[in-house]
Amino acid sequence: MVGTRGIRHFILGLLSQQPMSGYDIKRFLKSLSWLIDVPSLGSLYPSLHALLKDGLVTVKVIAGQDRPSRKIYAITEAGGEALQTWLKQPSDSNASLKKFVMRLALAGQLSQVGLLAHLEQRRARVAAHKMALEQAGETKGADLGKRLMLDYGLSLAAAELTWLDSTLARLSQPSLSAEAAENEESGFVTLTV
Amino acid sequence: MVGTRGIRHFILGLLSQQPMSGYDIKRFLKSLSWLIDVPSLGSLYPSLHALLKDGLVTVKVIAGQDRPSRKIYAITEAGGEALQTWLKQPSDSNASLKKFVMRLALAGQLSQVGLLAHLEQRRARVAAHKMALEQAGETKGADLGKRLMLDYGLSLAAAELTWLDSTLARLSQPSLSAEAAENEESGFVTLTV
DNA sequence: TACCGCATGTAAACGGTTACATGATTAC
DNA sequence: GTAATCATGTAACCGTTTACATGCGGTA
Repeated sequence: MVGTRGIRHFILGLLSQQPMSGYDIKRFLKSLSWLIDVPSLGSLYPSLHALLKDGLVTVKVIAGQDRPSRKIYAITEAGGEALQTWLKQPSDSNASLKKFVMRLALAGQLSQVGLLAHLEQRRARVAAHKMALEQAGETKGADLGKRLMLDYGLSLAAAELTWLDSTLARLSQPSLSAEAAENEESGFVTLTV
Repeated sequence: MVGTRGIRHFILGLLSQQPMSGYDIKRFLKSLSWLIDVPSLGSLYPSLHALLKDGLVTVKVIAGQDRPSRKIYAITEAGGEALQTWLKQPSDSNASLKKFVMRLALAGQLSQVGLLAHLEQRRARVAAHKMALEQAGETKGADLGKRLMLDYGLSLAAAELTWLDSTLARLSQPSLSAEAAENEESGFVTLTV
Protein backbone atom coordinates (compact mmCIF):
# COMPACT_ATOMS: atom_id res chain seq x y z
CA MET A 1 0.00 0.00 0.00
CA VAL A 2 1.09 3.48 -0.68
CA GLY A 3 -1.23 5.42 1.61
CA THR A 4 -3.92 7.46 -0.05
CA ARG A 5 -3.20 10.93 1.20
CA GLY A 6 0.55 11.21 1.41
CA ILE A 7 3.11 12.46 -1.01
CA ARG A 8 4.24 8.91 -1.53
CA HIS A 9 2.52 8.70 -4.89
CA PHE A 10 4.06 11.89 -6.05
CA ILE A 11 7.53 10.69 -5.11
CA LEU A 12 6.81 7.46 -6.89
CA GLY A 13 5.79 9.45 -9.95
CA LEU A 14 8.99 11.44 -9.90
CA LEU A 15 11.00 8.26 -9.68
CA SER A 16 9.11 6.87 -12.66
CA GLN A 17 10.57 9.65 -14.77
CA GLN A 18 14.11 8.85 -13.73
CA PRO A 19 15.98 7.24 -10.83
CA MET A 20 16.97 9.80 -8.24
CA SER A 21 18.31 10.21 -4.74
CA GLY A 22 16.33 11.65 -1.89
CA TYR A 23 18.34 14.79 -2.18
CA ASP A 24 17.55 15.09 -5.88
CA ILE A 25 13.87 14.85 -5.07
CA LYS A 26 14.27 17.43 -2.36
CA ARG A 27 15.87 19.78 -4.87
CA PHE A 28 13.08 19.30 -7.34
CA LEU A 29 10.44 19.86 -4.69
CA LYS A 30 12.16 23.05 -3.69
CA SER A 31 11.66 24.36 -7.20
CA LEU A 32 7.92 24.01 -6.67
CA SER A 33 7.85 25.50 -3.21
CA TRP A 34 6.99 29.03 -4.33
CA LEU A 35 3.73 27.63 -5.67
CA ILE A 36 2.72 24.76 -3.45
CA ASP A 37 3.60 23.42 -0.03
CA VAL A 38 6.09 20.63 -0.40
CA PRO A 39 6.99 17.97 2.15
CA SER A 40 10.00 18.51 4.36
CA LEU A 41 12.96 16.20 4.70
CA GLY A 42 11.42 14.68 7.78
CA SER A 43 8.75 13.09 5.65
CA LEU A 44 10.70 12.64 2.44
CA TYR A 45 13.21 10.08 3.66
CA PRO A 46 10.67 8.04 5.62
CA SER A 47 8.47 7.99 2.52
CA LEU A 48 11.33 6.60 0.50
CA HIS A 49 11.91 3.92 3.15
CA ALA A 50 8.25 3.00 3.08
CA LEU A 51 8.22 2.71 -0.69
CA LEU A 52 11.29 0.52 -0.47
CA LYS A 53 9.75 -1.70 2.17
CA ASP A 54 6.71 -2.20 -0.03
CA GLY A 55 8.87 -3.16 -2.96
CA LEU A 56 7.74 -0.25 -5.09
CA VAL A 57 11.25 1.10 -5.46
CA THR A 58 14.81 -0.23 -5.27
CA VAL A 59 17.98 1.40 -3.99
CA LYS A 60 21.49 1.43 -5.30
CA VAL A 61 24.10 2.97 -3.04
CA ILE A 62 26.66 5.00 -4.91
CA ALA A 63 29.69 5.38 -2.68
CA GLY A 64 30.79 8.84 -3.63
CA GLN A 65 34.49 9.29 -3.67
CA ASP A 66 35.12 12.64 -2.09
CA ARG A 67 31.46 13.46 -1.49
CA PRO A 68 28.77 11.81 0.64
CA SER A 69 27.48 8.55 -0.75
CA ARG A 70 24.16 8.79 -2.54
CA LYS A 71 21.26 6.36 -2.55
CA ILE A 72 19.68 6.22 -5.94
CA TYR A 73 16.09 5.05 -5.92
CA ALA A 74 14.45 3.51 -8.95
CA ILE A 75 10.86 2.46 -9.48
CA THR A 76 10.00 -1.24 -9.79
CA GLU A 77 7.38 -2.93 -11.89
CA ALA A 78 5.08 -3.14 -8.89
CA GLY A 79 5.72 0.52 -8.28
CA GLY A 80 4.72 1.34 -11.83
CA GLU A 81 1.50 -0.54 -11.37
CA ALA A 82 0.72 1.20 -8.10
CA LEU A 83 1.37 4.53 -9.76
CA GLN A 84 -0.93 3.73 -12.66
CA THR A 85 -3.65 2.58 -10.29
CA TRP A 86 -3.41 5.89 -8.51
CA LEU A 87 -3.29 7.99 -11.67
CA LYS A 88 -6.24 6.16 -13.16
CA GLN A 89 -8.59 7.13 -10.40
CA PRO A 90 -9.92 10.52 -11.47
CA SER A 91 -8.69 13.58 -9.64
CA ASP A 92 -11.52 14.99 -7.59
CA SER A 93 -13.10 18.02 -9.16
CA ASN A 94 -12.68 20.18 -6.09
CA ALA A 95 -8.93 19.82 -5.96
CA SER A 96 -6.68 22.72 -5.13
CA LEU A 97 -3.86 24.07 -7.23
CA LYS A 98 -1.50 21.82 -5.31
CA LYS A 99 -3.16 18.63 -6.42
CA PHE A 100 -3.44 19.94 -9.95
CA VAL A 101 0.26 20.73 -10.06
CA MET A 102 1.27 17.38 -8.64
CA ARG A 103 -0.58 15.61 -11.41
CA LEU A 104 0.59 18.00 -14.07
CA ALA A 105 4.19 17.31 -13.15
CA LEU A 106 3.45 13.64 -13.77
CA ALA A 107 1.93 14.30 -17.19
CA GLY A 108 4.40 11.96 -18.82
CA GLN A 109 2.85 9.05 -16.97
CA LEU A 110 -0.69 10.00 -17.90
CA SER A 111 -2.58 8.86 -20.96
CA GLN A 112 -3.41 11.64 -23.39
CA VAL A 113 -7.09 11.46 -22.55
CA GLY A 114 -6.21 11.46 -18.87
CA LEU A 115 -4.09 14.56 -19.23
CA LEU A 116 -6.69 16.34 -21.32
CA ALA A 117 -9.37 15.48 -18.78
CA HIS A 118 -7.19 16.78 -15.99
CA LEU A 119 -6.64 20.09 -17.75
CA GLU A 120 -10.30 20.43 -18.62
CA GLN A 121 -11.35 19.73 -15.09
CA ARG A 122 -9.02 22.39 -13.82
CA ARG A 123 -10.30 24.77 -16.48
CA ALA A 124 -13.86 24.28 -15.31
CA ARG A 125 -12.91 24.83 -11.71
CA VAL A 126 -10.90 27.98 -12.34
CA ALA A 127 -13.56 29.38 -14.66
CA ALA A 128 -16.23 28.82 -12.04
CA HIS A 129 -14.22 30.55 -9.37
CA LYS A 130 -13.35 33.41 -11.65
CA MET A 131 -17.02 33.98 -12.26
CA ALA A 132 -17.73 33.88 -8.55
CA LEU A 133 -15.00 36.44 -7.97
CA GLU A 134 -16.36 38.73 -10.65
CA GLN A 135 -19.79 38.48 -9.12
CA ALA A 136 -18.39 39.20 -5.66
CA GLY A 137 -16.52 42.17 -7.07
CA GLU A 138 -19.74 44.00 -7.79
CA THR A 139 -20.61 44.06 -4.13
CA LYS A 140 -18.92 47.06 -2.61
CA GLY A 141 -17.67 47.74 0.85
CA ALA A 142 -15.30 44.86 1.41
CA ASP A 143 -12.26 45.37 3.60
CA LEU A 144 -8.76 45.74 2.22
CA GLY A 145 -7.88 42.07 2.53
CA LYS A 146 -10.96 40.95 0.67
CA ARG A 147 -10.49 43.49 -2.08
CA LEU A 148 -6.86 42.51 -2.57
CA MET A 149 -7.74 38.83 -2.59
CA LEU A 150 -10.39 39.46 -5.18
CA ASP A 151 -8.05 41.33 -7.40
CA TYR A 152 -5.26 38.84 -6.92
CA GLY A 153 -7.50 35.86 -7.52
CA LEU A 154 -8.91 37.42 -10.65
CA SER A 155 -5.44 38.06 -12.08
CA LEU A 156 -4.20 34.58 -11.37
CA ALA A 157 -7.39 32.93 -12.57
CA ALA A 158 -7.28 34.86 -15.85
CA ALA A 159 -3.67 33.89 -16.43
CA GLU A 160 -4.33 30.28 -15.59
CA LEU A 161 -7.32 30.10 -17.91
CA THR A 162 -5.31 31.58 -20.74
CA TRP A 163 -2.61 29.01 -20.22
CA LEU A 164 -5.07 26.14 -19.91
CA ASP A 165 -6.84 27.14 -23.12
CA SER A 166 -3.70 27.43 -25.17
CA THR A 167 -2.25 24.24 -23.73
CA LEU A 168 -5.47 22.35 -24.28
CA ALA A 169 -5.50 23.56 -27.88
CA ARG A 170 -1.89 22.63 -28.37
CA LEU A 171 -2.26 19.15 -26.93
CA SER A 172 -5.45 18.41 -28.77
CA GLN A 173 -3.94 18.59 -32.26
CA PRO A 174 -0.33 17.55 -31.85
CA SER A 175 0.20 16.44 -35.43
CA LEU A 176 -1.39 19.33 -37.27
CA SER A 177 1.48 21.74 -36.88
CA ALA A 178 4.65 20.74 -38.61
CA GLU A 179 6.85 22.67 -36.22
CA ALA A 180 5.80 20.40 -33.40
CA ALA A 181 7.89 17.57 -34.78
CA GLU A 182 11.08 19.52 -34.13
CA ASN A 183 12.31 18.34 -30.78
CA GLU A 184 9.63 15.77 -30.18
CA GLU A 185 10.76 12.22 -29.88
CA SER A 186 8.31 10.74 -27.42
CA GLY A 187 6.03 13.64 -26.74
CA PHE A 188 2.28 13.67 -26.67
CA VAL A 189 1.69 10.64 -28.78
CA THR A 190 3.76 7.97 -27.15
CA LEU A 191 2.14 7.94 -23.77
CA THR A 192 1.26 5.01 -21.59
CA VAL A 193 -2.37 4.12 -21.93
CA MET B 1 -1.29 29.96 22.97
CA VAL B 2 -2.53 29.65 19.46
CA GLY B 3 -0.15 27.03 18.09
CA THR B 4 2.42 28.24 15.64
CA ARG B 5 1.72 26.12 12.61
CA GLY B 6 -2.04 25.72 12.51
CA ILE B 7 -4.76 27.63 10.80
CA ARG B 8 -5.84 28.98 14.15
CA HIS B 9 -4.23 32.33 13.45
CA PHE B 10 -5.91 32.60 10.12
CA ILE B 11 -9.30 31.92 11.63
CA LEU B 12 -8.55 34.49 14.28
CA GLY B 13 -7.71 36.96 11.57
CA LEU B 14 -10.95 36.32 9.76
CA LEU B 15 -12.88 36.87 12.96
CA SER B 16 -11.05 40.14 13.47
CA GLN B 17 -12.65 41.43 10.30
CA GLN B 18 -16.13 40.55 11.46
CA PRO B 19 -17.86 38.10 13.80
CA MET B 20 -18.83 34.92 12.03
CA SER B 21 -20.07 31.40 12.57
CA GLY B 22 -18.01 28.32 11.84
CA TYR B 23 -20.12 27.76 8.80
CA ASP B 24 -19.47 31.25 7.55
CA ILE B 25 -15.76 30.64 7.86
CA LYS B 26 -16.11 27.36 6.07
CA ARG B 27 -17.87 29.13 3.21
CA PHE B 28 -15.14 31.72 2.95
CA LEU B 29 -12.43 29.08 3.01
CA LYS B 30 -14.20 27.26 0.22
CA SER B 31 -13.84 30.33 -1.95
CA LEU B 32 -10.08 29.99 -1.60
CA SER B 33 -9.95 26.27 -2.16
CA TRP B 34 -9.21 26.47 -5.88
CA LEU B 35 -5.97 28.22 -4.99
CA ILE B 36 -4.82 26.83 -1.67
CA ASP B 37 -5.53 23.85 0.52
CA VAL B 38 -7.94 24.87 3.22
CA PRO B 39 -8.70 23.05 6.48
CA SER B 40 -11.63 20.70 6.62
CA LEU B 41 -14.54 20.90 9.03
CA GLY B 42 -12.87 18.35 11.24
CA SER B 43 -10.22 20.87 12.13
CA LEU B 44 -12.27 24.04 11.80
CA TYR B 45 -14.67 23.46 14.68
CA PRO B 46 -12.01 22.17 17.06
CA SER B 47 -9.92 25.24 16.23
CA LEU B 48 -12.81 27.46 17.17
CA HIS B 49 -13.21 25.56 20.44
CA ALA B 50 -9.54 25.97 21.20
CA LEU B 51 -9.63 29.70 20.51
CA LEU B 52 -12.63 29.94 22.79
CA LYS B 53 -10.94 28.00 25.56
CA ASP B 54 -7.97 30.33 25.35
CA GLY B 55 -10.19 33.36 25.63
CA LEU B 56 -9.23 34.70 22.23
CA VAL B 57 -12.78 34.63 20.95
CA THR B 58 -16.29 34.69 22.42
CA VAL B 59 -19.47 32.94 21.27
CA LYS B 60 -23.02 34.09 21.02
CA VAL B 61 -25.59 31.45 20.21
CA ILE B 62 -28.27 32.66 17.85
CA ALA B 63 -31.24 30.36 18.14
CA GLY B 64 -32.42 30.38 14.59
CA GLN B 65 -36.14 30.22 14.26
CA ASP B 66 -36.80 27.81 11.46
CA ARG B 67 -33.16 27.09 10.70
CA PRO B 68 -30.37 25.50 12.76
CA SER B 69 -29.02 27.72 15.50
CA ARG B 70 -25.78 29.46 14.71
CA LYS B 71 -22.82 30.18 16.95
CA ILE B 72 -21.36 33.55 16.18
CA TYR B 73 -17.74 33.92 17.18
CA ALA B 74 -16.16 37.30 17.84
CA ILE B 75 -12.57 38.17 18.58
CA THR B 76 -11.63 39.43 22.05
CA GLU B 77 -9.04 41.96 23.06
CA ALA B 78 -6.62 39.18 23.97
CA GLY B 79 -7.34 37.64 20.60
CA GLY B 80 -6.48 40.88 18.87
CA GLU B 81 -3.19 41.00 20.70
CA ALA B 82 -2.36 37.42 19.82
CA LEU B 83 -3.15 38.16 16.21
CA GLN B 84 -0.94 41.22 16.15
CA THR B 85 1.89 39.29 17.77
CA TRP B 86 1.63 36.71 15.04
CA LEU B 87 1.35 39.23 12.22
CA LYS B 88 4.29 41.21 13.49
CA GLN B 89 6.71 38.36 13.19
CA PRO B 90 7.93 38.55 9.61
CA SER B 91 6.67 35.94 7.15
CA ASP B 92 9.53 33.68 6.22
CA SER B 93 10.98 34.46 2.85
CA ASN B 94 10.61 30.93 1.57
CA ALA B 95 6.89 30.81 2.07
CA SER B 96 4.58 29.19 -0.44
CA LEU B 97 1.66 30.81 -2.20
CA LYS B 98 -0.59 29.49 0.54
CA LYS B 99 1.12 31.42 3.29
CA PHE B 100 1.25 34.49 1.12
CA VAL B 101 -2.46 34.30 0.44
CA MET B 102 -3.35 33.78 4.08
CA ARG B 103 -1.55 36.95 5.02
CA LEU B 104 -2.86 38.86 2.07
CA ALA B 105 -6.41 38.07 3.09
CA LEU B 106 -5.60 39.62 6.44
CA ALA B 107 -4.22 42.80 4.88
CA GLY B 108 -6.68 44.91 6.82
CA GLN B 109 -4.98 43.89 10.06
CA LEU B 110 -1.51 44.65 8.76
CA SER B 111 0.29 47.96 9.02
CA GLN B 112 0.96 49.60 5.70
CA VAL B 113 4.68 48.95 5.96
CA GLY B 114 3.93 45.36 6.92
CA LEU B 115 1.73 44.87 3.91
CA LEU B 116 4.20 46.48 1.57
CA ALA B 117 6.99 44.33 2.95
CA HIS B 118 4.87 41.25 2.48
CA LEU B 119 4.19 42.08 -1.14
CA GLU B 120 7.80 42.92 -1.81
CA GLN B 121 8.99 39.72 -0.26
CA ARG B 122 6.64 37.76 -2.44
CA ARG B 123 7.75 39.74 -5.44
CA ALA B 124 11.37 38.84 -4.79
CA ARG B 125 10.53 35.18 -4.37
CA VAL B 126 8.43 34.94 -7.51
CA ALA B 127 10.98 36.88 -9.55
CA ALA B 128 13.74 34.55 -8.41
CA HIS B 129 11.78 31.48 -9.34
CA LYS B 130 10.75 32.92 -12.65
CA MET B 131 14.39 33.47 -13.47
CA ALA B 132 15.22 29.93 -12.45
CA LEU B 133 12.45 28.63 -14.70
CA GLU B 134 13.67 30.68 -17.64
CA GLN B 135 17.14 29.33 -17.11
CA ALA B 136 15.83 25.78 -16.88
CA GLY B 137 13.86 26.35 -20.06
CA GLU B 138 17.01 26.65 -22.10
CA THR B 139 17.96 23.10 -21.26
CA LYS B 140 16.22 20.83 -23.72
CA GLY B 141 15.09 17.28 -23.46
CA ALA B 142 12.82 17.40 -20.45
CA ASP B 143 9.85 15.08 -20.28
CA LEU B 144 6.29 16.23 -20.88
CA GLY B 145 5.52 16.85 -17.23
CA LYS B 146 8.57 19.01 -16.72
CA ARG B 147 7.94 21.01 -19.86
CA LEU B 148 4.33 21.65 -18.91
CA MET B 149 5.30 22.62 -15.38
CA LEU B 150 7.85 25.03 -16.74
CA ASP B 151 5.38 26.63 -19.04
CA TYR B 152 2.68 26.75 -16.43
CA GLY B 153 4.98 28.16 -13.77
CA LEU B 154 6.25 30.81 -16.13
CA SER B 155 2.73 31.94 -17.00
CA LEU B 156 1.60 32.13 -13.41
CA ALA B 157 4.79 33.79 -12.24
CA ALA B 158 4.53 36.45 -14.93
CA ALA B 159 0.92 37.19 -14.02
CA GLU B 160 1.69 37.32 -10.34
CA LEU B 161 4.61 39.67 -10.87
CA THR B 162 2.46 41.98 -12.95
CA TRP B 163 -0.16 42.06 -10.23
CA LEU B 164 2.40 42.56 -7.49
CA ASP B 165 4.03 45.44 -9.32
CA SER B 166 0.82 47.28 -10.03
CA THR B 167 -0.50 46.68 -6.52
CA LEU B 168 2.74 47.77 -4.96
CA ALA B 169 2.62 50.93 -7.04
CA ARG B 170 -0.99 51.57 -6.15
CA LEU B 171 -0.49 51.06 -2.42
CA SER B 172 2.66 53.13 -2.27
CA GLN B 173 0.99 56.41 -3.30
CA PRO B 174 -2.55 56.18 -2.06
CA SER B 175 -3.24 59.89 -1.89
CA LEU B 176 -1.82 60.97 -5.24
CA SER B 177 -4.72 59.83 -7.36
CA ALA B 178 -7.96 61.68 -6.76
CA GLU B 179 -10.10 58.80 -7.95
CA ALA B 180 -8.94 56.71 -5.07
CA ALA B 181 -11.06 58.70 -2.68
CA GLU B 182 -14.22 57.47 -4.38
CA ASN B 183 -15.33 54.49 -2.39
CA GLU B 184 -12.61 54.62 0.20
CA GLU B 185 -13.66 55.15 3.74
CA SER B 186 -11.05 53.21 5.64
CA GLY B 187 -8.85 51.97 2.87
CA PHE B 188 -5.07 52.05 2.64
CA VAL B 189 -4.49 54.91 4.95
CA THR B 190 -6.37 53.98 8.06
CA LEU B 191 -4.54 50.85 8.97
CA THR B 192 -3.60 49.57 12.36
CA VAL B 193 -0.01 50.36 13.14
C1' DT C 1 36.61 29.91 11.88
C1' DA C 2 32.33 29.62 10.58
C1' DC C 3 28.86 28.81 7.56
C1' DC C 4 26.67 26.80 3.51
C1' DG C 5 25.70 22.89 0.37
C1' DC C 6 25.79 18.05 -0.07
C1' DA C 7 23.74 13.87 1.86
C1' DT C 8 21.25 10.95 4.96
C1' DG C 9 18.73 9.95 8.74
C1' DT C 10 15.48 9.58 13.54
C1' DA C 11 11.59 10.47 16.86
C1' DA C 12 8.28 12.99 19.58
C1' DA C 13 4.67 15.98 19.38
C1' DC C 14 1.21 17.94 17.01
C1' DG C 15 -2.49 18.70 14.10
C1' DG C 16 -5.16 17.58 10.31
C1' DT C 17 -8.00 14.30 7.59
C1' DT C 18 -11.42 11.02 7.23
C1' DA C 19 -15.35 9.08 8.71
C1' DC C 20 -19.06 9.07 11.54
C1' DA C 21 -23.23 11.33 13.71
C1' DT C 22 -27.53 14.28 13.82
C1' DG C 23 -31.36 17.07 12.26
C1' DA C 24 -34.14 20.46 9.90
C1' DT C 25 -35.40 22.69 5.51
C1' DT C 26 -35.52 23.60 0.64
C1' DA C 27 -35.26 22.19 -4.17
C1' DC C 28 -35.75 18.71 -7.88
C1' DG D 1 -38.60 10.71 -2.00
C1' DT D 2 -34.04 12.01 -2.29
C1' DA D 3 -30.48 14.96 -2.56
C1' DA D 4 -28.33 19.17 -1.24
C1' DT D 5 -27.64 23.13 1.89
C1' DC D 6 -27.53 24.76 6.45
C1' DA D 7 -25.32 23.87 10.88
C1' DT D 8 -22.59 21.73 14.41
C1' DG D 9 -19.92 18.40 16.30
C1' DT D 10 -16.49 13.95 17.80
C1' DA D 11 -12.50 10.72 17.62
C1' DA D 12 -9.17 7.49 15.84
C1' DC D 13 -5.77 7.23 12.80
C1' DC D 14 -2.05 8.82 10.27
C1' DG D 15 1.23 11.83 8.32
C1' DT D 16 3.89 15.78 8.71
C1' DT D 17 6.51 19.11 10.97
C1' DT D 18 10.12 20.40 13.93
C1' DA D 19 14.15 19.53 16.04
C1' DC D 20 17.94 16.89 16.65
C1' DA D 21 22.04 14.21 14.86
C1' DT D 22 26.28 13.42 11.86
C1' DG D 23 30.05 14.29 8.65
C1' DC D 24 32.73 15.98 4.74
C1' DG D 25 34.20 19.68 1.46
C1' DG D 26 34.37 24.23 -0.24
C1' DT D 27 34.44 29.11 0.60
C1' DA D 28 34.12 33.78 2.72
